[in-house]
Amino acid sequence: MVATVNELEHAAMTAGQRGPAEHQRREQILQAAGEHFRHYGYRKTTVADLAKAISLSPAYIYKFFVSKQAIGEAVCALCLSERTAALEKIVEETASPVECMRKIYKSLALKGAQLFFEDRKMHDIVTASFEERWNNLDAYNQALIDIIRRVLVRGRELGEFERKTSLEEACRAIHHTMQSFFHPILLEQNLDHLEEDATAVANLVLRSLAP
Amino acid sequence: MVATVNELEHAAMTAGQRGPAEHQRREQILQAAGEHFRHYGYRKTTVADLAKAISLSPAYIYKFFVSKQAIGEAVCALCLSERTAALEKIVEETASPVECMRKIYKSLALKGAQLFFEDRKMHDIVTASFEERWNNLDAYNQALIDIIRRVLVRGRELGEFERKTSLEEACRAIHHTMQSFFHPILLEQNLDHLEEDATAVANLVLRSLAP
DNA sequence: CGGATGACGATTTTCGACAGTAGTCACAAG
DNA sequence: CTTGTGACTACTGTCGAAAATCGTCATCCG
Repeated sequence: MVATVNELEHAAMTAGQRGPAEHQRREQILQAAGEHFRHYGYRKTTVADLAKAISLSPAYIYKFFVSKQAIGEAVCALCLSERTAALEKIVEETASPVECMRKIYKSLALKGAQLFFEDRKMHDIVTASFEERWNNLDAYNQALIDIIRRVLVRGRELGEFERKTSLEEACRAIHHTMQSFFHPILLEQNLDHLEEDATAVANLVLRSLAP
Repeated sequence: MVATVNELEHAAMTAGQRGPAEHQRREQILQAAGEHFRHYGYRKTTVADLAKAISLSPAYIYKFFVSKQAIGEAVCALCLSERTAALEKIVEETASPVECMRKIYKSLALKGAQLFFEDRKMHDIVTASFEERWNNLDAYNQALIDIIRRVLVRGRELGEFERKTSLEEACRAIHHTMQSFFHPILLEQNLDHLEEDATAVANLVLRSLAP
């Protein structure tokens, strides 16, 4: 059986979760966690804080998540899925794969910088998830690679991209070239020249994809 | 006045240093630091340890380095300059710029993994220097970009590479694509597929450079 | 003047006692 | 059977005091 990307995404978003899915309490926990993490940071909010926020005992939280980190991962996954959603939208709305590719780099850089400047606490959580390799990462990277793959396939079909290179190798390689713009640590270190660098790398990749 | 790369490298390697250059004591300090950092790690070795190792008072160390971190930076620069030296050698000995480029990616991945597996403590120091943006980094990145530029220029002269793209933009972009293989944090996260990924990215870049 | 140091102030680190937090479990209530 | 909790353990973080470390400076010596 082959898992679709949405399945993978869902699997990783729900990894570390337990108990009844689609439960009202789960949503409440997630929402409270989102707010508290954003406001006070991951470290400084306790499970008891979340429980109090929705008038519950801390113990009950653990009926839905195996650990505090699992809550963090879910919140992280939610945050990152906003980014991939933006990319999905770009892919859907942009006719030219070449243009699409450029927009993807730009969007990654933009959203990354945005999170850093306007939502620092959440950025810090995402950073932690990258540094400590939380479970939400595989799904995110897989989602990115899948988006790349779709653009590549379409570009090849439309004759805008070359077709000789192995599709999967190209996907992995392109994914690597994007790390400077979505990996929070690298992003932080490149904030000054983010946009021009994103453009430069996008151009490089596009020259490489030219038929 | 234009600074050459060696001047830049030297400038950054000696930033944070003071007192008489080319001094015997400086060499001794550096050597002792290299050994102690490798053995006990940066944090756990005190400048008193270094002083004792060469039978000196701690105070005298500060005649040569402005801080302990400055010693760390110098050791780091030394370690990283071994890598760029290996790349320089490759550039000199490899006739074909295409082949040269491939070897550069491979060498970076190899040396990076080597440091990680065989010299973990030193790898940790380099990691710290990247995380905390020590002064040795600019020189290292500049050295890398300069090596890339030389390969690019030669490739263009020999007709192996295209000539339309701005040289500097191409250099910066290629430098970005290498980060996965020389940035210690990324390297650590990619250890499993390092070699094949390095090859894949090298191939991508080379397709992009094709005339 | 270059080589070298001890004494000193200012941070940092360490450590042990203690408080707070993460996470489990048996069990209660509807 | 689902919703929910109090009581409990083990671990992690915190705090103040003591020790160690960083880094400076006045000074010594040849």
